[in-house]
Amino acid sequence: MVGMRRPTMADVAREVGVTAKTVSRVLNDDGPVAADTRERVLAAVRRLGYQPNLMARNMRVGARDAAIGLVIPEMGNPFFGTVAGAVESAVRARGLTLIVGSSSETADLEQSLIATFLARRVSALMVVPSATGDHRHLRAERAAGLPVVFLDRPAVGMAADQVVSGNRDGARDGVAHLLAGGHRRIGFVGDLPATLYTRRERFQGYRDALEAAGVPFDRMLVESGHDQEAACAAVLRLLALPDPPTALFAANNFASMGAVVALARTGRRDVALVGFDDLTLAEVLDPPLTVVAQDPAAIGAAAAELVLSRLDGHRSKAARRLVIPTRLIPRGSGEIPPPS
Amino acid sequence: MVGMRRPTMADVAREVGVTAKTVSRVLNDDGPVAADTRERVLAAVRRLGYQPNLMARNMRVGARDAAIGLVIPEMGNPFFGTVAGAVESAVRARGLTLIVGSSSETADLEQSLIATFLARRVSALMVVPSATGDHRHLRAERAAGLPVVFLDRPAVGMAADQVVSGNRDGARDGVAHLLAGGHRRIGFVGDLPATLYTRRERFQGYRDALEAAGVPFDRMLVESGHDQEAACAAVLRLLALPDPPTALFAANNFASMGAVVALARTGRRDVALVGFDDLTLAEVLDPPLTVVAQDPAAIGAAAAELVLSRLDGHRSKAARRLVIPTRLIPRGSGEIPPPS
DNA sequence: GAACACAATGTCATCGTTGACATATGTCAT
DNA sequence: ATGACATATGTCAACGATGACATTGTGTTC
Repeated sequence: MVGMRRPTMADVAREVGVTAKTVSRVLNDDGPVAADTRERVLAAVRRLGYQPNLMARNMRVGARDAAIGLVIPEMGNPFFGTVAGAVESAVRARGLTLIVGSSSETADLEQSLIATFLARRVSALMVVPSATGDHRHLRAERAAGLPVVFLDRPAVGMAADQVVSGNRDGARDGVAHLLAGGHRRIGFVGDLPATLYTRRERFQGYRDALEAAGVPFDRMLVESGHDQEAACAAVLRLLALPDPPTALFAANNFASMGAVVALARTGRRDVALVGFDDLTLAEVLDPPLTVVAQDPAAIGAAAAELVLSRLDGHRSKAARRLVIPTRLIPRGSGEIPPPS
Repeated sequence: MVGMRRPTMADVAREVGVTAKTVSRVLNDDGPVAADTRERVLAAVRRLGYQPNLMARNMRVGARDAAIGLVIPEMGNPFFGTVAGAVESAVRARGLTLIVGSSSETADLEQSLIATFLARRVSALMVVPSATGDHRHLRAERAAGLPVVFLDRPAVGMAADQVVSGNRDGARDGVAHLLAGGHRRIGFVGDLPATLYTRRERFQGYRDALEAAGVPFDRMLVESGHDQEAACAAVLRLLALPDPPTALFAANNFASMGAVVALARTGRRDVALVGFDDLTLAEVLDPPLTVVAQDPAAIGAAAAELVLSRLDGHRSKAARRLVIPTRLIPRGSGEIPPPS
């Protein structure tokens, strides 16, 4: 019983008294088949519980696996999970299967995942590049016609289709919201390293907003941390300044959480806060957290679109770049006025 | 340039002046090869940028794809995302690739995903069964030696290895925590339909705790909702009862959120609350949310273990069942005393 | 009624790799 | 010198499917 061989097309064919090719024709609706034969083949397929072997099929047909490979940093992160989910449903609608791997933000793992995907001859490659990776090695693949798309961050060392959030505009909007509320001293809490693409972009957006409002930039108001605790400490440092900020812009998820914790611990309900990236419980917080929300599902869907269009024959050598806009969601924390 | 053929073993062999078989031997460390030949082969491999075709290899070698298929309800849900991440790293350590699909909790999608995976001849199948699905059709696969493991919920219609959370014990612990704090009227907020496995188990745990404490069960204290809003409304109904609960047990994630919202809206800071399943921001809430935390990473890892042991030849026909314990994390909301 | 179109099926090679077995050369003990 | 044996490589078929082309039979056309 264990390891019983699966029926193949040949088995079905023998059962019916035809050749494998005829079975293939029935199952693929390819070429003419007598109605009667078709019936008998289908009956035999059911009787034997035959299932076509996609591995063999893919190998013969395209020399390409009907799968696309996706590399994300973390599966447990709902942002990337949602991206992956959107990609999956988009490609599944086209009969493609999604193969996912997580890189844990390390260049090595990312590299080895990509190698595995290439070895499997995936039809396309979608990558959220790790901060430290180099993607030069993918140039040849792309040149050879493999669709390559980068998500959320641009790749280092090569041009390719990419989909990113409107980080700079989003950050500008968030900070502008605080400025519109009357704030003039707005702290920036970002992640580390400061060279991270998203961090750089959001920081630029912060400066854009200040400049547009004619508010001078003060480097004392910029702090960083690489996790929630560090972000919390960073906020505490800002609040302890001689001329402290009256509002905060948290440039990412855990910076937001760190800021919320810091404000809660110090009991400061007079400091406005806008966070970049939405949180499940944002509206349940006290005060409810105003955020600049990204749209991970749209990012995934757009990236899948780029891939599919390439698979459909879009051949322009130029890299296309899509920017998915963010959306400001005022909930309360960003609408706290500055002390008069 | 576009669609340029990839080099095959034969290409490498020609380059070196040997046969494909020799190249195969070098790359698989299989059989004796002269040191000199090996060098030249490896050099040619690098020169041509040759990468073995895993599709062809898998097909020849095992008639099994070196991949395992995983079906989860939602990728964007961090619980399942974390499960998937744990599975992935466990199987990758064994040279296997993870193929994921999300069923959106619908039996149809789940079915079609499983069919795709089977057609790809995955080496094993891991499924978080959708509530409405029937898995009888997998019996034959399991009988034929395909490792099948169910996660988070047992399957309907067939016995197979499975890994679930300690739902009943966890719920009992959570409710016992409230009872230990002196509460006697404890509301239960669950999901719908009430036939859902996890809901049933947690409800049992709730009753277990009441019984152990000698507190009579009151069906008036049981409410349900199928999303956060509904759960919020359910809690409001409970609080409006003539003899209202002094504490609440929220049997899942969105029930917890609904309860938090309800308590916030009504300004009731005197009602204790314990939620099942942890939330990212739980500790930032006011009061910080006491939860019964599950361990999705452990669930994924354990399930992967079961699969790998089967692949290693574990052949017992009996279904193995692992229960991953939960952990009570007191943070404040569960420690509010009943009004005296 | 010869020529032809089309339907229904079969034959064979092939995708890229590896298992089973064969061959050629050299080494060593008898 | 002669097996016996190990080393280094080659040959061929096979995994399961399909593409290109061949072969039959049947009805249509002028």
